[in-house]
Amino acid sequence: MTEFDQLYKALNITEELLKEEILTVGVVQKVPLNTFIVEQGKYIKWLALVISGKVRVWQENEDRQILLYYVTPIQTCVLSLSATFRDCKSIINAKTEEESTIIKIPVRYISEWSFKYKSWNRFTTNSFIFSYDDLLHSYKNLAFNKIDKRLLDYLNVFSKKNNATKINLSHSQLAKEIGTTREVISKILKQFELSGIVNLKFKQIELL
Amino acid sequence: MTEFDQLYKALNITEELLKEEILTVGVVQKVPLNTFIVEQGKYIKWLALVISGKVRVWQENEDRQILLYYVTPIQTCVLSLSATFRDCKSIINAKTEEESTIIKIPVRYISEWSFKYKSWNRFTTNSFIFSYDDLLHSYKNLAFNKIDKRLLDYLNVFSKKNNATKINLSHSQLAKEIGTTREVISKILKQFELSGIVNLKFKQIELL
DNA sequence: TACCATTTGTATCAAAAGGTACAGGTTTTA
DNA sequence: TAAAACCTGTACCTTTTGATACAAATGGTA
Repeated sequence: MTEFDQLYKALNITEELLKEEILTVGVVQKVPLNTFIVEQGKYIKWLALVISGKVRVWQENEDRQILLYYVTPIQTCVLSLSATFRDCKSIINAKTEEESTIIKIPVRYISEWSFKYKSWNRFTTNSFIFSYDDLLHSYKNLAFNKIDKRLLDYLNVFSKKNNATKINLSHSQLAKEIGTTREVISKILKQFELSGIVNLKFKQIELL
Repeated sequence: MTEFDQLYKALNITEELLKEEILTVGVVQKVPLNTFIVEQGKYIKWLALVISGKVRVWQENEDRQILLYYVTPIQTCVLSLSATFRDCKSIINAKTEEESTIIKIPVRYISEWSFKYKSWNRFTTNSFIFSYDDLLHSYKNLAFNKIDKRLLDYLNVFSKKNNATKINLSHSQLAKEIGTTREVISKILKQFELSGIVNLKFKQIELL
């Protein structure tokens, strides 16, 4: 099954014409670990659809950074998508966190197709809707929950996604994801260990 | 100029067929102050487009509530819009904060039109994009800024929107908007006054 | 005017979170 | 193997924010 077929299947694309168009203008690309796919401030020429791997999307201010979301198979980065409907200038950074395979589509087709093909319209609309939900969830989480609860949530979600109870992340990596400092994470993890919620080893947190 | 004409103009609707459809199925309604337009958990049967007035949109958890956004002329509530593409169950509350005029459209047309008419497609897409931007802005604001900065931002934005330097809001109203307690607002406003940023009177804050 | 509800000003205390500093552990790399 | 780089644990202190309590001011109204 080619990458294109995977894409058609995941997005429920049935129109033969759209399949042909994608096949004609789309480019499959293998991207190594830790490679920028999109950079803040630069113009976007391609919309990337992640077929395999994992891409981290974040924004940088003067001194701090904020994690926005991860793009996993088979999705696209909604902020790039939204840029293709406007000026195509990126307000985010996106970098692979695993070796990834993407299909790149030149931006000029994105909005055109969304009126021409029903399944593409559904894809873009759904991207907006689900991403909005996702961001809203993060927003409420930040507004209502203290850091310890947010950390525990993060660990649980991570564990579920990777289907493993052992989480191989350092305290400072976690601090970056949650948006706090390393010391706070260390402190809270120690509390968790004393409460019997986790088991701590070097660069590993085991959920009990 | 009828409410419908205002809508066509604001949304750049040029298709005569769409105009006719809107005229046929749309209902103009005057809504008094403090009236619920949408309620959390209930099904949405109409999508409301605000022609005049102001609608507050928020979400309620067990004990707390969180302000999401205001809908002002001529916009629609993006979370209702997104619901019309799905199960039509509302996850938010929306209530008029001024006497408002709305045009209601039965939900079944919303997604249908977005593929049938270019201008309607542009309207829905733009609603998603701008609302996402808006939420992202709130998210970053919450993540990066302390309450004093957030309060000052709120006052400045409010002043600009209403084109007035005098803001007639009580401290507890402000606390609700920012998501903190009345005492904190009082304290910070007092500091602002001592720094010569504002002038405080009963139920009035004057920006200097 | 006298009363009442609402609003505002503060003081005090507690909790949450961040900042700094340092000791010691582990892994990688030269 | 030695050094460098990174990771973890912890102590102490400060700032920010929230909670509670109470006094005083304001505006509306009977």
